[in-house]
Amino acid sequence: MEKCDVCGAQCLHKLCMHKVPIFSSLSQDDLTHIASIIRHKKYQKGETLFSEGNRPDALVIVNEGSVKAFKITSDGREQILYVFSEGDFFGERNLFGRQVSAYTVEALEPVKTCSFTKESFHELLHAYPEIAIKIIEELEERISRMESALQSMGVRSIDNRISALLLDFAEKYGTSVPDGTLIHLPLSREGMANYLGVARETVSRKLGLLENEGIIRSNGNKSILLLDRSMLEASAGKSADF
Amino acid sequence: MEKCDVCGAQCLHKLCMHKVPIFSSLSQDDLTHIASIIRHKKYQKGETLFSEGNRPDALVIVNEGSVKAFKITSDGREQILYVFSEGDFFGERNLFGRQVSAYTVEALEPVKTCSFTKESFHELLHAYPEIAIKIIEELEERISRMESALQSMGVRSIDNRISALLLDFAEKYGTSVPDGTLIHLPLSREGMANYLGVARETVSRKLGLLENEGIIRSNGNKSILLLDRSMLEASAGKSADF
DNA sequence: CGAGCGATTGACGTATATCAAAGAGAGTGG
DNA sequence: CCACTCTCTTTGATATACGTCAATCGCTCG
Repeated sequence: MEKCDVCGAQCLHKLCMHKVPIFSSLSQDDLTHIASIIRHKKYQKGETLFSEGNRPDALVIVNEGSVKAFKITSDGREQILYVFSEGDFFGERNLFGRQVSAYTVEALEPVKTCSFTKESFHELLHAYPEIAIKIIEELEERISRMESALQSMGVRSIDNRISALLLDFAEKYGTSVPDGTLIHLPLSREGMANYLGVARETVSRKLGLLENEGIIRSNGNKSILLLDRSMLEASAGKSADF
Repeated sequence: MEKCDVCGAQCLHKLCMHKVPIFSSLSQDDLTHIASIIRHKKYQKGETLFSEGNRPDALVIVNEGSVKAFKITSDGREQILYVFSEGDFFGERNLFGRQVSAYTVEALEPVKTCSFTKESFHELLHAYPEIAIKIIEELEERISRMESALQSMGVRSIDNRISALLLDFAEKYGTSVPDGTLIHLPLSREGMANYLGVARETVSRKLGLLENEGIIRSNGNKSILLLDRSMLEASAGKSADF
């Protein structure tokens, strides 16, 4: 993590705010004020940030690392709904309504978060009403992604969905290297399976196929090298789902 | 549709507002003012309200009837994302961002709508900022439902999903009768199939099974009598998805 | 009453889940 | 530094649920 060269240690408080679009309309002074009411937390891999059915009263911003949000289905499987990483926020559900959390959130690696309490967030909204619009836009964005995901789930072919997932990961977690794009996978094979709603073994087999076709190269369990993006896009179905 | 007994024909303008929670915090005077900027439209069954990729600039409230919102998947199927009926609204996506519509909306039966133009809605937001919070709550609600739907899609068993869909319909479109709950189906078998992302024939077969088990009684193509709700809930998986 | 469209039923093939066993990494302790 | 173990992944064999194709049925509406 890079150090801010203007404000030193205190700057950590502002970093997370700079990462979320919600606050993009505010001035530096406003941000400084907001920074003072932020709480910080660290979690280790596997730790639970909060559980389905709990009533957490905070908006949480991921500052470093990544987390998964999942529900347990009636047949006992884990259905992953989101992978949140740097700059994403969650828990907003609980800031307005009386609702309890709809999912469990667990750290996929060491994670640092910034959070607002419900109260301080309400103050914030009162002081800066334009934030509400930003939140609506962000929620719209999220709904849009979910609609695409739902559409993808409706598509029968598992191939499409795996390819679409890889493209999605490539965008979020990929770095350009000479041979193509190196994707640092936030999820294990099992995690990907739980995200896609398929069996672990199926993910292995499909990735194996893609590797045989020369589209990807598996690189241990933690990363994948994407060699031929256009082939993958074709395999994901020409229209950009996910 | 029942006539309002206080204000006569003019009242139609307010009816739709009374149906949506967005405006629940406003006074009668405010509502009267708002009513003056509402536009009304009628559509016949099968008519398209707007198409995927269009750039409609209105918030639309369904006042009577129901509509489906769907995308066409890369393999040419129609994936239904929502069924909106009396009191639901859509098109809000386009009011803030520069986004185009993510889906096509089509009338499932004769439909009457109320709509705001983008401009008048912005005025409204400016005049009544509390509406923004209501919208956020409504979006949260919608996200919550989509998360459940995503979870259901992830569940392998089609039985679960069909049962969950019937329960959902029972709640929205059901009326109590001596033998149980009579569900007026908004969608045809094919529509249900496109909603669930399965084949038409599979829906038929599964409904046939449920009928053999005495859980439902099919009543033509337009309605279903739900005889044993608890059995259906069991079949949907005990936790309330959908 | 007849025509037409949607729904049902049946036969069949295939994709994916499941079960089972073997293989590869990553971390631990000798 | 190497062997051991634990966990995650891969691979294989088998079963099954669902999709597809095709034929028949039965409403609904003219």
